[in-house]
Amino acid sequence: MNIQAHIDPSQEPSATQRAYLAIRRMILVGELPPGEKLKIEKLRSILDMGGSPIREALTLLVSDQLVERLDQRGFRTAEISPENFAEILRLRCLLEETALRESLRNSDTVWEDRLVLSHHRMMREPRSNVERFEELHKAFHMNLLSASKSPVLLRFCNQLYDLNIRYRYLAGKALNYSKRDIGKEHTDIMNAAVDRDIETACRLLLDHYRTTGAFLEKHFSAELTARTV
Amino acid sequence: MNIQAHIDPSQEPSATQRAYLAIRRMILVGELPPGEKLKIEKLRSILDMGGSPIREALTLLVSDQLVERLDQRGFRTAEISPENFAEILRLRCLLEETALRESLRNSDTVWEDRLVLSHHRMMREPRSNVERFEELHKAFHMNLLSASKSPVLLRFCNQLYDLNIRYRYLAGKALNYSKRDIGKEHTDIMNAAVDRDIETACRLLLDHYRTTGAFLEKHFSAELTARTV
DNA sequence: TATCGAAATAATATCGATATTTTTGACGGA
DNA sequence: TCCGTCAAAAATATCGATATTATTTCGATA
Repeated sequence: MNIQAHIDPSQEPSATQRAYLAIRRMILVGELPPGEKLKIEKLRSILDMGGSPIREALTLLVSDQLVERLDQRGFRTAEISPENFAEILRLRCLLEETALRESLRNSDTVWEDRLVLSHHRMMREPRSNVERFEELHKAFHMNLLSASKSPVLLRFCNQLYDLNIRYRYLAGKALNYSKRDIGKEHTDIMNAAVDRDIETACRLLLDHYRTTGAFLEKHFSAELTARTV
Repeated sequence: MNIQAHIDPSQEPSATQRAYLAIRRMILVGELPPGEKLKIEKLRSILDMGGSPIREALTLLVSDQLVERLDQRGFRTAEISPENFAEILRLRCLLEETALRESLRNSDTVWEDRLVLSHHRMMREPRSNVERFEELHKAFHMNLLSASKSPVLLRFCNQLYDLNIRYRYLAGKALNYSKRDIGKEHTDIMNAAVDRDIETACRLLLDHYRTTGAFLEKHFSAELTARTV
């Protein structure tokens, strides 16, 4: 989410902004599958606007690594691969741990309030409302890091989070997380964070990511072998 | 450098490509100072093209964090600050070390040849040709990492490198690096890399960055206090 | 039947014009 | 003098049309 958030929410967002959010959503949830050619004309008719804001939105998405730009040959959604997924997981662990440590060192009560609140909201949201839940889930995780005073780092974490969420959507409901209690995992992470127990918080967070990652990886490789047959 | 490189170099680059490279260069070398408003009309007349490729190039530069986009209020070059500089240095150390370790683990003779060659070219280039030297200097450092199989990580390193180079240009010739022998530092790093001595290579690389960082930081804070008076 | 190349088609990239929005600056009231 | 307001000016954002470039189709040739 590179785009500057609106200060004044009453104001109508620009066409570019609308296009950016709409296309981004479509890619994340898988409505636009990986590797798909993104034709300006088609997007124009879907989003009902001129070509300029579409192109600009796509260019913004290039920075999020959700879209690839081929000079003179238009745009396509980023490809996926097990290697890419594994790299994202690795990088997330590296960067989020760094950010979490820094965040906890700088943490104050404002941060704590924000964290507790976002946790509460996430827990209350029914998992059935997938997109809404994912939004709150992301907010919770980003709030963990939010007391870090490293904007560039946070931007990377944010970006990696979105890249990862895409894989989660693509795996779809096939994933039922068997015996895990995701709610408890989150609560434990939050408690460790609120206690400012840096080591425990980091350990729990990374476990959380790695366990989910292992699930997804398994699912993903099954998918791929099924597909290539 | 997000933009897809041309496969066929005989081909004329698109206007967007030209604009991207031109504006990027102007920002990096400081011709467009930090915080400067980037007026489409002005850039249009400088680069002699329509508004669309300019806007698209600026949007691409947003992803490089060299340009900020303010919805409905145009573009401006990214601000600089001591905090930003320090963060870039920290992140570079973290990410480049990770990338270097991976690169050395995966290294082969192709990588080694590329590295040696880029080192040679850099050493031969007179420091007086600043822009050309910086290009070769970047190539050398990126080649150190280039055997890493983590494209996202490499992209981050590349981006951070450019953000850092900008500070070097801004500090300008004021910097004469006193008693350091930069050439030797590079050669030592290369030798450790060629020896696949991961620990030494990492240590030397980070020292190299941190020493330069300390120089710049000193220069930079002097600049700022002078300016704010 | 496979391959090459040229024409036809489709898509992208770019321009110039226009609609919106933000910024500026002058004016008058407190 | 200090604000707030409103119109004028400037700049951005967007559109529709066109030029450019890539892709496909289709036949001719080997």
